[in-house]
Amino acid sequence: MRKPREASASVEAVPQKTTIRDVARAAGVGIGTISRVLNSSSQVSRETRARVLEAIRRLGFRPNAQARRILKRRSEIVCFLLSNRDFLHPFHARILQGVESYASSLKHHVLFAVLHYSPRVPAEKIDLPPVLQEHGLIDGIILAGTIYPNLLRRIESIHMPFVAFSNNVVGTDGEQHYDQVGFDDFNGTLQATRYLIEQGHRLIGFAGDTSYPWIQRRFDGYRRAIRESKLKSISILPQNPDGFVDFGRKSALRILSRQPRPTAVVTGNDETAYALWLSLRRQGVKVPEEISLVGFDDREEAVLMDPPLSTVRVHKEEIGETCMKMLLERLHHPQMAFSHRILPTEFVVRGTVLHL
Amino acid sequence: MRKPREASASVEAVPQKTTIRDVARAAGVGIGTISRVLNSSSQVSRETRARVLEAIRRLGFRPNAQARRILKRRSEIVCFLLSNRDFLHPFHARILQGVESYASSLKHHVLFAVLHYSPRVPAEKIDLPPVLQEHGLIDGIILAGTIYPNLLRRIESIHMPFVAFSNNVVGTDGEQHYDQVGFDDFNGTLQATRYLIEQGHRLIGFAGDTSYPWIQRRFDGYRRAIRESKLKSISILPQNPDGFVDFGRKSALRILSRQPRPTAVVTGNDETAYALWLSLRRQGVKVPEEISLVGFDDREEAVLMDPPLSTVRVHKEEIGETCMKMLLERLHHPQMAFSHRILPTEFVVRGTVLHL
DNA sequence: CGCACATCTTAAAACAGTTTAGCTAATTCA
DNA sequence: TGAATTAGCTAAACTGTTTTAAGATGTGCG
Repeated sequence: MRKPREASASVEAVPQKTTIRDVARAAGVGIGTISRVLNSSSQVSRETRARVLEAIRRLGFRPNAQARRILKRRSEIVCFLLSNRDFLHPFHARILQGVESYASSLKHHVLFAVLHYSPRVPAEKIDLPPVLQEHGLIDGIILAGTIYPNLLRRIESIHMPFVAFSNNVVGTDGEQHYDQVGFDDFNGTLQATRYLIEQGHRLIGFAGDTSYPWIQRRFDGYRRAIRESKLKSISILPQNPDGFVDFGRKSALRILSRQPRPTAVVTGNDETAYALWLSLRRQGVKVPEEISLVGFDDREEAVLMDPPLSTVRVHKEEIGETCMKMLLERLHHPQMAFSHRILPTEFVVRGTVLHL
Repeated sequence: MRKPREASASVEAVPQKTTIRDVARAAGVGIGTISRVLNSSSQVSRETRARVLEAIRRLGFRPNAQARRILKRRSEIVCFLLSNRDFLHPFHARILQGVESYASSLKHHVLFAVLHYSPRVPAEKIDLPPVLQEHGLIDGIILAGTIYPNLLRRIESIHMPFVAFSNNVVGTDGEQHYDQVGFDDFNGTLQATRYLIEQGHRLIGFAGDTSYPWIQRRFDGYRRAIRESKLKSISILPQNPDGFVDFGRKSALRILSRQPRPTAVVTGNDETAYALWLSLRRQGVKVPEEISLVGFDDREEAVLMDPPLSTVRVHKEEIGETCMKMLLERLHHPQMAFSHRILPTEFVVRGTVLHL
């Protein structure tokens, strides 16, 4: 009855795997019983189960995941979509890791996909990667990278549950039509700046490109701390920087030319702090003896600096885990109200802050 | 006839998607015709095809990927397995990117999975991630991270096509029972060292932990270049380093205490070069004025150094692409002989080498 | 003994597609 | 004109699983 599959198999050589029917025949039971042994452990007698398990072992049977997923109507695969990043930065890499780690602990899988799009193109023109075009392959999406409103609308249009890493969302103010996970930019610099003030600093500058909304929020945190203590804020926002090394150079010059000179600088992120550190050293200005420095993000570079950088640590794996957790909640409770979870940051004291 | 699916749908709210049968009904044709329109474009008349496409568009039909895959016996998903890495380094992140980029250009998908295992545990005891346990979910594996013989045997035992990133394979000598892609450690340092010699250096040291086979190969390349020019090799291999910062500190001391002092140092990788650079600066030794330095890998840190590091560039994305390409070849030609593709490296001249 | 009931088990339907055998109608050719 | 071929399509079989309805078997109780 069975048609010889050799014809196609000899070319493609897809190894003919044992199916549930082979196992059923070998164990002398119906196919439904095999399925029940594999899944719900109820409704199968002790000795039948033993016989079935033995047959499974002997034939080396592994159920076909795809077939199972059709019925389940759930693939237990989620997509980690990295948008508009030249490459997978360590920052996002660690978020991905958090996603993977939580997902795999719950027997879920993570598909990695990349998307490049222009913020100015209309939503419907955004060409999503094939994974998202398909139907039935993935259950939901975790959105990381820079997220503009048009991408959000595009993703919404395919009616697939998703969670966005919120810190790099740009240009949508306060709308809340989707799930988000992020960390606390504002309180991060607030704490960092307060720490500087506690250490006796009174002239504290902020260097960062506030055209990015997340840097703007960090700037706001800095200003809050400054205002709390009735100090004067000193913002260093160089014009048209050409990459962050250039930004560091220009910032350094502006800081040094200032009278009176600040004793400490809060930076928008670790990259800026690093660039500043290099430039200051070049000018013969010692960190932290002459100028204290704090960063934000706690990237790998932070501990590589000399002295290692005091910075605001972001728990990147935890962000990934929370994204995954939230996506699963959404999948199980589609009607649930949208939420925005903001995870706390942590100020890490290392070597770049001097106690005055 | 059809059972009301509301019962379960109201709870899980899986959106009821249109199936191929709905489209067939709407277009007034058989379901096989829809399938034929979607796949092989033959055997369908012009006007029928138009009617079907119109119905597909109107109903917003997207074929279920899982169902299709059962029949195709190919999922077009590959797994990128990162083994024994604390986190996804930028190095491997870029390989992953290369894999993703090539895969998605061919409408394939990439699953990201992580594995931690002990090199000493017997192969059959290695607990593979769930993706690899399942059958039918992925077509093949790209193995990255540190690969010991037991992992190789374990992967072979599940009879799934795979390609290994070979540079971090440890402890298997010359066996060739699987596909590999790597880059050329030996020629990388060979070129770098030759370059130093061309620039007039005659006392050139090598600093690196040769207990790693890949660093050993780089050391061999260095020695070849040294021997070619009848120079004397100077190896700096500090004992029991505690992390690479410590390695850098110890190496710096050993270099400086040496009489006569080397004018240039070839390092095992960029991390070591960075650590050395920091330590030398601390000792007041100027790079490259007093000592020239070359690295290996061309990590992000390389351009962050001051002056930026001259190093051996590894084309990480290309490695990823080649892995993916090779895996696809393997999938289409299972009987093909195993091969080991070694990609060339490129010496990048930046600022840390002085012309004598 | 017969009935109700619980416990296993099986056959069949379902899932959402692909593939093939076979049918109809149109076309080609002697 | 009639037979052979071809194009275009449909219905049915198939993929490998889960789920359900129904059947078989065994047990407790009046």
